[in-house]
Amino acid sequence: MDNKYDVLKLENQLCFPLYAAAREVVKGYHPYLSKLDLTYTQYITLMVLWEHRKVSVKELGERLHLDSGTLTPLLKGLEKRGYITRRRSESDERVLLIELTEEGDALKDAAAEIPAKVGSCFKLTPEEAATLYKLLYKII
Amino acid sequence: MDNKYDVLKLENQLCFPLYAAAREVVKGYHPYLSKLDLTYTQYITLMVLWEHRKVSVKELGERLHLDSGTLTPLLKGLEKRGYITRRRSESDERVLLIELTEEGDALKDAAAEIPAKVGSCFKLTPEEAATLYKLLYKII
DNA sequence: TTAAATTGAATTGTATAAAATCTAATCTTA
DNA sequence: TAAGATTAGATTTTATACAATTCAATTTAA
Repeated sequence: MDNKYDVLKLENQLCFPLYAAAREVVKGYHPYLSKLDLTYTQYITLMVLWEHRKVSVKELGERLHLDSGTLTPLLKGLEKRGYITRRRSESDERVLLIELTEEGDALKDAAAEIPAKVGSCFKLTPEEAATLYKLLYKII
Repeated sequence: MDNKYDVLKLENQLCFPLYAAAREVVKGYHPYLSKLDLTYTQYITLMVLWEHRKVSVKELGERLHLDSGTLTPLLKGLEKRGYITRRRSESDERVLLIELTEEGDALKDAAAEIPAKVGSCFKLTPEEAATLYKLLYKII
């Protein structure tokens, strides 16, 4: 009973569950992130900075797979709130360096609580999570 | 060498590769969809309609995991382009029924070519794809 | 060495997403 | 049956995403 339109059924597509699952998980972060008044994208941006403290917009974009169209306004917002500073590199004026402030670093403690809380909502075994992780990185 | 901030590293998170992979795959559709002047969200909306022909906004939202805030403007756009009609149900005026037009249905042939083209960009074996599929639906 | 190419961000324009609120229609039930 | 609750969409607001373009700084090459 196959026909050439079967590939057009959502249930036969890998792209759709990927797209839907990603949004569900981001949504899962919302209640916890909103207490810190952070969005998911702001949160993962800060994750890079909590680990590296000072990075260029380009490096941030590479790590997050986001471009300047997304990052520029987001970073301006984080600067306005005092969590980061934005300053041009002295050795190359094209490069904008993003650096975490004390205030930005201070968010780390509250943020460190979140992954465990969200993770417990998704009932994957550690083995399943590891498998999923590997397959996703294969796509990226 | 573990510390309590290790959970805040992108590489230790499942949410991030999920989020990034989803966007990569959607981006993989872009070159093919833009030839049909469709976005990814419009495409999956049409996928539901190609299979079911006539559904309410509510059912569309449940199948796609999207709400009226996303669907309302999207559907108005598809209506304007003549691919669907929007009409209130006669038995319940709250319900808006979306129905595929001939023009909308005609897109199906070109669209049916796309999944194979995109799929070949992602080098997962059929077994890996099946595993990924199952894990993603577990999250959804 | 300077014109051309490249690079890193910013900007512009369009299309999502999702929370929150609103409105009209329908249902429930005291 | 009429008030209150619920439901289905629409609207509003805010924040992404990303393609495409622009601009200034830097690098490359003829």
